[in-house]
Amino acid sequence: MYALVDGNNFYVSCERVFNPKLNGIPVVALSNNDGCVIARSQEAKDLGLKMGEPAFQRRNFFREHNVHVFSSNYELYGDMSRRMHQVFKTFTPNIEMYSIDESFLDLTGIDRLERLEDYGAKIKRKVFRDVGIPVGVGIAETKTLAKIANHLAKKIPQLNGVCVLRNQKQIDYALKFTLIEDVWGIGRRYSAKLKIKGINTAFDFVNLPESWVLREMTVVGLKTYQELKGKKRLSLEEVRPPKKAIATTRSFGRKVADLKNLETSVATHATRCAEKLRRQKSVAAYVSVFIITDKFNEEEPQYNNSYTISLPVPSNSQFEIVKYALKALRKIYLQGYKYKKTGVIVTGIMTDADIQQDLFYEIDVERHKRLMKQIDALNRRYGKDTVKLGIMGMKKEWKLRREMLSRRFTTNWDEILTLKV
DNA sequence: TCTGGGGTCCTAGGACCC
DNA sequence: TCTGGGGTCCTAGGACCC
Repeated sequence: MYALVDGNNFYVSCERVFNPKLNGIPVVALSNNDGCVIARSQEAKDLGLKMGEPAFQRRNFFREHNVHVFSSNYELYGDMSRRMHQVFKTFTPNIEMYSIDESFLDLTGIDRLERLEDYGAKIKRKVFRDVGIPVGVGIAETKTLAKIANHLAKKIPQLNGVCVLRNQKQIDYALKFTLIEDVWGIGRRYSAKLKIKGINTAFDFVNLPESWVLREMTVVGLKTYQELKGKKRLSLEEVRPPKKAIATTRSFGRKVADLKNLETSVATHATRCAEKLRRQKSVAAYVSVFIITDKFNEEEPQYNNSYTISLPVPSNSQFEIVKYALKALRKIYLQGYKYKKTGVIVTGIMTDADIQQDLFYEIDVERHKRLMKQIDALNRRYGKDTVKLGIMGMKKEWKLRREMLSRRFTTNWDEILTLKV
């Protein structure tokens, strides 16, 4: 059996841990740049706030209904996520961290020792006691059914946040209860298509002929179908395979027209990509850069373009990645547009042991490696960007808007929670 | 004024090879 | 009149996830 454990309204719950006054009132967390609503407390959901809504359209609404709004604080959320993981590890070593707020736990053999309902409740209690985050627990034989169980755990109050699907009767009930668009693996497109066919619930879906599912939804849809029927098609991925693509992209707080400012942003993103590559001990063979104007503003002239450069030697050196990213930027930059967003994406990723030296290109790979190691060490010790390239700029005119940011309570001594006596 | 960011997998079709 | 057969690799686009 697998358990899917996930944090309720995770980002909002993280904020509440350090600010209990937020309990019982509507709270939302926004995406980067204070753009969209991406986490909502139950009270905020009850007010009709939708996932992904642009925040600026709701500014008055927030004020009128006393909604507490937070800029996203990924340093805090990431650390709370690590803490949850530590608690899971006290239950089983076999864990897949699926996302920042969700993990699959392998519960093989547990049911011989105790009731799974009790075990799930124990996990829930311990996470809340040790980390302060309320979670839901769904337990079933396949990952997709565990997702369904988790969904029920949240929707049916009598379950107290823990739902086990053991026999076919329970599974059928759960499948009938679950709308097709709420099934893991079935998104907007497929659910629209299925609804036209009269398929409205997960139960309707599993009663379709297998051949139809394969033909219309490819082998991916077939996996979902079989998992819902209790056949294991997805296994626990305890070790994250190295990423095949790494992207760093950001919208600007204020639009940018000049090349100079675009360069500082692209250099910053390229630096982050190089850092991410080094963290997973990889090198990349290609660097792509894209720039785009504000697609929502129909009055302004629109332009978007991207360019990919193949590196002479695959690299994770900040100097190399930045150099070629800037080269790519200059290929596509056009004057006369107000840009909204830039991004750097590195691909052709391989482990750094596999680098093929280029005969005609002299770059001292070993020297770069040593230098990057020192830079990483300094930045780890003294803080991000203590050592950086000049092109990244000193003050950033285009930096993110984060006007309602909470403190980094758990990762920064200067921002630790203070108590008034 | 204001609308996020970061990933994965699969398929079809074209280029190319012998 | 008639124009093979069997592959691989790459890319763009579409689907999905949080």
